[in-house]
Amino acid sequence: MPKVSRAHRESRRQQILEAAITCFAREGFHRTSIQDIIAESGLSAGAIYGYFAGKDAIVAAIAENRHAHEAAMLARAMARDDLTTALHDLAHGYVDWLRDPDERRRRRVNIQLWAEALRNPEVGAIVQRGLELREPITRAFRAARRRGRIPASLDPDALSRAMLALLHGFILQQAWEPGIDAEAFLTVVEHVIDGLGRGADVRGRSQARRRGKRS
Amino acid sequence: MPKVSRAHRESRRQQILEAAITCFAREGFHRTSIQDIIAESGLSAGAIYGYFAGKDAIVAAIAENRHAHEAAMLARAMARDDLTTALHDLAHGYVDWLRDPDERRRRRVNIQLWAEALRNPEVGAIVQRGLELREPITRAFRAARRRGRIPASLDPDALSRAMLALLHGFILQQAWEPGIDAEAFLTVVEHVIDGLGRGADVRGRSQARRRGKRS
Amino acid sequence: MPKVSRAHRESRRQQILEAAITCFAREGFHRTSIQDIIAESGLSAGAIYGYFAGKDAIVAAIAENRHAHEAAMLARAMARDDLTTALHDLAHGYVDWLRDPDERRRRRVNIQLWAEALRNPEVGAIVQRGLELREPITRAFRAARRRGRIPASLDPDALSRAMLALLHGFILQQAWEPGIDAEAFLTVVEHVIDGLGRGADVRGRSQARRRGKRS
Amino acid sequence: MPKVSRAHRESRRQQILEAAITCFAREGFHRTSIQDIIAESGLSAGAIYGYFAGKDAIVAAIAENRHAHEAAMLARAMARDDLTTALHDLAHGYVDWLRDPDERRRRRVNIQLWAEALRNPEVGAIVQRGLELREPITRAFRAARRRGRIPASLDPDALSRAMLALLHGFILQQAWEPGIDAEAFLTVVEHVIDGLGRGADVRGRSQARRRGKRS
DNA sequence: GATGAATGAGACTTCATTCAT
DNA sequence: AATGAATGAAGTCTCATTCAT
Repeated sequence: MPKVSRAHRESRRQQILEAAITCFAREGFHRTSIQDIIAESGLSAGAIYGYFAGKDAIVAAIAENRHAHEAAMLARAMARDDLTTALHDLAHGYVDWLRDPDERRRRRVNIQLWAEALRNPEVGAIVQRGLELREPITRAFRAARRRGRIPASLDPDALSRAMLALLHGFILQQAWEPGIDAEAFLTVVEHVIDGLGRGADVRGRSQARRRGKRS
Repeated sequence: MPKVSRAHRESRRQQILEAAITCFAREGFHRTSIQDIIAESGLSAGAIYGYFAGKDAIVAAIAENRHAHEAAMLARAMARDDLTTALHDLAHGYVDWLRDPDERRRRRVNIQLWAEALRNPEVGAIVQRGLELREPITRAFRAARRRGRIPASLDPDALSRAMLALLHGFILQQAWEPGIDAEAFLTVVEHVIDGLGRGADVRGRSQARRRGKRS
Repeated sequence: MPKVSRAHRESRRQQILEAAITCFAREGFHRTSIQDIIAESGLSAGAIYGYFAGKDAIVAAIAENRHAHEAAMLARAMARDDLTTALHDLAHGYVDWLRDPDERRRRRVNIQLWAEALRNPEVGAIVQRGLELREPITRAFRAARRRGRIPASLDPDALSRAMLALLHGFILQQAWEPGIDAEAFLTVVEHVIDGLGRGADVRGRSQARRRGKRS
Repeated sequence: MPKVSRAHRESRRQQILEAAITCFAREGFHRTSIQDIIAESGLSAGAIYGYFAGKDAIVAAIAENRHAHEAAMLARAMARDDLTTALHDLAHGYVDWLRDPDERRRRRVNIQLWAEALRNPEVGAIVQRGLELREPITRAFRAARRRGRIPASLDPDALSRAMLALLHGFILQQAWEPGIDAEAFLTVVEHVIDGLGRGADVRGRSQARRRGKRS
């Protein structure tokens, strides 16, 4: 039925999304008209609508791409056995990402998606799914706490939230001040990660050990 | 009804800004039409334009208010002598703020301002000035490091960035998931704050003192 | 009944009209808002409406002033006994008027009134009355023709039209090119006036010559 | 219905301009809203803006058309070898034009353009270029004066101005009083044209002298 | 499948006028 | 009488989307 191959369709789709990202990074979602995307992509109005139902669908598709990217980054990091190593990997992954000049453009779009998520239910759902990627981290913290490597006073969910908050917060700062020193920030994050276990002995290594023996 | 007092003018201004915040929180800047603000405020189109040059001016005025609010919150915290106490205060201040149901509405607008700052130079400048509020924290970290209370490996600027990132990141999360447990997050943040000095004594109080002498 | 003297009212009226002329000369009728006139006059909106029913009434009042001015200029010229002298006087009057720098501003408004007359019946009526001022000239031409000083082939009405056309046409040119040489134009107009009698011999040179000798 | 021919585009453009002229002749530029032109043209708002950037661009395009028309009329007349014949042709051309009932509508627009030229620089430039069309006439007068057929006291530039002024002035009168007798006016204009050479004997030329003796 | 001209609702903004003070 | 804030209809223009070719 399709006169063009699936590969061709997919490449056209990407062409449109790339053009849209360029426009969105430059002017924001709402200041970008479909005409702008048409001009940037080199396609025609009709062609765009052959691939996407409308502007919102393009925004959703970009959000989806971003989500897939984050999921992959996280999966890579979480493949590590050790929580601390995994968190370091994750932090490094983010900082490498922050350095990529092409990704910088995309991150401007990310921040807009964060705002868009507040109103657009479709984007909201995708951001929500992005937040669920925290789950493996939370589970790892929970395990670490059970093993007494994290103080019992710290909520595993709150811990993974804090990790994500640090990274999101820095993404904002870098978008606002592109020249900032990611390396120095990374050092602080690593210091924070390494310090999370501090005080874990207070409520008892022994207890944790006992728990550990049981399991 | 001409010849109104300055107080009256100011109250009208606030009336418009409040209406705008309500609309922006509900639908976002760009999905909110001036007509929506008119309807919400109970004023007429012409009246709005007597107070603001246009939608962008309203957005900028809101950004300005937000900035003033943050500056006040920071100034309150930074009045403390001790850095750790100040940071705890700051974190508590943010969390109290996060709890205020009326402020919740406003924070949704804040996040939109963060995105808007990327494209609207006027809003960008205001966000920029917000970032400069970090300066007293950075200075406090610098002083603490000099006194050996913070490891020399940690950059004061990066430290204050990390503090801000944690808070900004959490604001995002709370906007996306209004029901999350701010208390548990606060506990983690306090743990992180308390742990920042870790390692400073290992490598030595004495060492720090020596460094101090050298410089 | 009036709390202010009639003289005061009249001076206020003129103040408004002057401000309006300034605005109209600068931006045209339609690009000038009542607010502009308010600002230029230094009065308040309410005050303006105490003197004029609206913008159209201001325009009509200005047209009326212009008409009175032209009528006076014409009456002055037509006081002359001799047609040729009268026409010379009239032409000189116009050219003097063209030289007055303050009148230059007003003439820009005149041209707009010419256009406005096509659509605004009130202004149209005033312009119409301006055209009726041609009547004494037409009568003078008719008399001159009867006396054989103008060829019988020339219609007195058309002659007075031609005189007016020359002057109106030059007003246009001067408005478009403020630097043009009015003197040289006047010379041509005088030459044309003096030549109108050429060929009048058909219906009686002798009679004309006799009269000519007398003058 | 995409991919339309150039001819189709051009016809649409003319359709819009015709509708605009109808509206402008009826109500004037400023009392005509874009909606009026839309209704008159039978197109949609968006379509109009696909052809013209806005109302001013439509006005400018009309001015451009008018200019082309005048240029053509002048070129036709100036093709004549003899100045007097050329001027007669020109006058006849104008008067024929004045008679055309469809052109009558357009002339109302012309007068508005004259006023508009005072404030709208784009229209001003086009009117300016219209005035430059006088140049061939001026040159012809200069040549005639050199040959002694025009008195040396008359400035060629002022002479061509006077010709134009007569015609412009009459256009005004005809717009204000549509019923006036163009024929009678034409007779006067021809009389004036024929009389321009009168008095040329001052600077000599036997031919000129002979004419001079007769009068 | 692709094209891009056309649609028309709706966005922002202005401004003549009113009227409470 | 004077003021000038407020009104709200009306103006200009944009833009997501459709559909004849």
